[in-house]
Amino acid sequence: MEGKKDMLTWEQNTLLSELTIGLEAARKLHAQLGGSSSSSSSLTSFSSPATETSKILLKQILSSYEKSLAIVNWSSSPPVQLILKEDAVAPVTHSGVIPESPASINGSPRSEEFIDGGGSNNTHRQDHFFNSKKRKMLPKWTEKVRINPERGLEGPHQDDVYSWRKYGQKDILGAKFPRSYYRCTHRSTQNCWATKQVQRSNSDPTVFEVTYRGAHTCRQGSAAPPPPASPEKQDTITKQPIAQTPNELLESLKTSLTVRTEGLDDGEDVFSFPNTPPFYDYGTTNDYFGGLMESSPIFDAVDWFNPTVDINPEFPTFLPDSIYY
DNA sequence: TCCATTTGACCAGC
DNA sequence: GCTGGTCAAATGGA
Repeated sequence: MEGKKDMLTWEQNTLLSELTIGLEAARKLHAQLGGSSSSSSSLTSFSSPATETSKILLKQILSSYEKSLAIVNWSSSPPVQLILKEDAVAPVTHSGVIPESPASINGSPRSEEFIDGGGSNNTHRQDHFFNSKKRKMLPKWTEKVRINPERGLEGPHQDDVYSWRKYGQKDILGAKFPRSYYRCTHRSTQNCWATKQVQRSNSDPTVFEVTYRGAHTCRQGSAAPPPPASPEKQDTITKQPIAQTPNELLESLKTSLTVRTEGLDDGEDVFSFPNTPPFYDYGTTNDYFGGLMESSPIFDAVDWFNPTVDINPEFPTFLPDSIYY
C-alpha cells in the first residue's frame, strides 16, 4: 500500500488526500445529522424539512466523493488501495467497494488496452480487448434511481450528464423488464469505454438499477469542447489522447471537484461538480411520466433514461439513494 | 445525410 | 446449452 502510494505522482497523492479528507468530513457531518444508512428508508420516506435536504445533499456528496475516489483509484497505475472503508463513520448505502477493481489486472487496464491497440485506431482491436473478460474488470458501481410521478427522477444520477448511446436491450432471466445497454457516444471518437445498464426493478417498477462500468475518458460537460458534428470527420483529431492518462484524468477531476456546502439549510445552494452541470429536465419528463403512470403502469420507462432528453441546469429533483460497488 | 434506436445474431463465460 | 453482453444491419427521425 505504502509502496504503491509512493509510486503515485504528487498530484495523485494530493488529490487522494483531499478527496479522503473531504469524504471523511462529509461522513462525520452526515453522522452528526443522524444520517440514515438505509437505502430503503431513503427510497420510501420523503420528508421535506431542511434537515432532510441536508442529509440528502450530504448523501450525494458522499457518493460523489466515493465515486471520485474509485475513479482515481481505477485510473492510478499502479492502483491505490481504495481508501474507502465501510466501517469508517456512517456508511452510506454501499454494499461493497469495487470488487472488480482493476487492481488485479496488471495495474492499469487502459494502458494495456491502448498498448494492445498498437497505435492503431482499429476499433475491432479495441473491441477484441474489451470483449475479453478483462472488460469486466473495469470499475463498476450501481445506482438505484427511483422515479416518482410527482417529483421525477430520484437518486444519484450525476453521471448521466454524459452522452449515452443505446446499443442493446435484452430480456434477463428472472427479470420482468428488459435490460437496456448504453455506451458512451464518444467511444469511437475518444476511446471512451464507459457503459451503463439500466434495469427496472422487479419488486418496485418505479426503481431502476443503473449499473455503470468504466470511467469516462471522454471530454464532456463544461470543460469539453462541443462534440464534432461528424465523428468520422474528426478521426484525425481524436486520435490524440484525450484525458486518457491518469494525470489527465486527475487534472480533470481537480478542476471539477468543487463542493459548496454553505447554506445547506435553505436548500438553494447547489452541490455540483462543474464538470457535470446539466441535469435532465425532469420537469418536462415528470409530466410525461405522470401521464404514463396513470394511463399505463407498465410503460417502458427504461427509455426515460435515455440521456439524450433535454437537460436542465437547475437543481436536480432527484434524491440520492444508494450506490454500491 | 447523419445519428440514434431497434433487434436479431453472435460470442464468451459458466 | 444457457445466459448475459455486445455487435452490426436495418430502420427511422431530424
